[in-house]
Amino acid sequence: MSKRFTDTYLLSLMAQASAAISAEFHDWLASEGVSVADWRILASLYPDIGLTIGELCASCLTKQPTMTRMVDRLVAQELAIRSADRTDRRRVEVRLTPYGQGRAERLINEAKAHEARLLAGYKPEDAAALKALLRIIKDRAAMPSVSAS
Amino acid sequence: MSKRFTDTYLLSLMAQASAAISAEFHDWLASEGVSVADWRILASLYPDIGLTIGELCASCLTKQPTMTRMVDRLVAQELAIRSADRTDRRRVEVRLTPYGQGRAERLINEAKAHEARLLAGYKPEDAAALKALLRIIKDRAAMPSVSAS
DNA sequence: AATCATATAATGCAATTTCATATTTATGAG
DNA sequence: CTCATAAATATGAAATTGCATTATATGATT
Repeated sequence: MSKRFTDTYLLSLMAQASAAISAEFHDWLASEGVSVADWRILASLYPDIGLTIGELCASCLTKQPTMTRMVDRLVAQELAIRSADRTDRRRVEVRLTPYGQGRAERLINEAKAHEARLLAGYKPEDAAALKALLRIIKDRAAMPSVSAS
Repeated sequence: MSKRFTDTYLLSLMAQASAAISAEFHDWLASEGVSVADWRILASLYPDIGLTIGELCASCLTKQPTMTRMVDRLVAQELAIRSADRTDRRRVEVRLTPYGQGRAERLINEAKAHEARLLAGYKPEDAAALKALLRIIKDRAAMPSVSAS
């Protein structure tokens, strides 16, 4: 029985697993009129974190010109503000406005509730182990040792 | 020490881990002039699998109108062909041309070599366990039990 | 200090993606 | 058999994305 390549290829499996586990919440976001892109920025800046365009790119998985424009849109909606970094004026620091914080908080609460439902029925240490594994992959972009039960 | 939300949120960690582990290969694809979107279709159809537009959407993680147009482009490049399904003429079956197969084969060989490098140093059973875990997440869109070492 | 190399973000523009909807074919109820 | 509904794909129009480049700031070297 020959499996298809994409059913055994690590990168495909990661991307598909990520999409599958996110689909439900992303649908909920859409029903609220919030794009995944905007959600990622709001979540990255909550509660009151200042990040540069470059840092937001890494956190939200988009290219720099895209991020500049996404921030433009958030600023236009008064959800975020830009301010110049004093020590390095090439950098732009992005922060949430109070209005943006409120918006982000609602979404984050829903995200936490959704995650709790996803993880319900699994032992806390199993969930923690999976997160630790994902953090290792994300930080090293390489493979750790695992065992699944 | 309070971690940021996106450093502990399962969906963020999955997406970031997926992006991180794929980055190197995606860069290589770009250097070859191949988009990730095209790569996913070619890999899904290789070696000679006929898939409908809808099946390709699921496999390649894009919306249906996008897939219709991506297939348009592959067909224009003579990498793939469309043919109507005889039993259900609403459906369109997409297949690689021989030329497309050759192109796909080269990319898949590189993908396999890259995956082997990623997994080098890890026990085969660990890699298999991770893949099994990802398959479960992707198929159930829910969480299995895990332990990491 | 002047110059060159590098880092960071913004912008013009072309390509891609997607939403909303249309089109075509299939299926089921009466 | 006909009509209503659903399913699969295509298409028009608008929004988003990203490449290539530019603008500006910093740092290093002489």
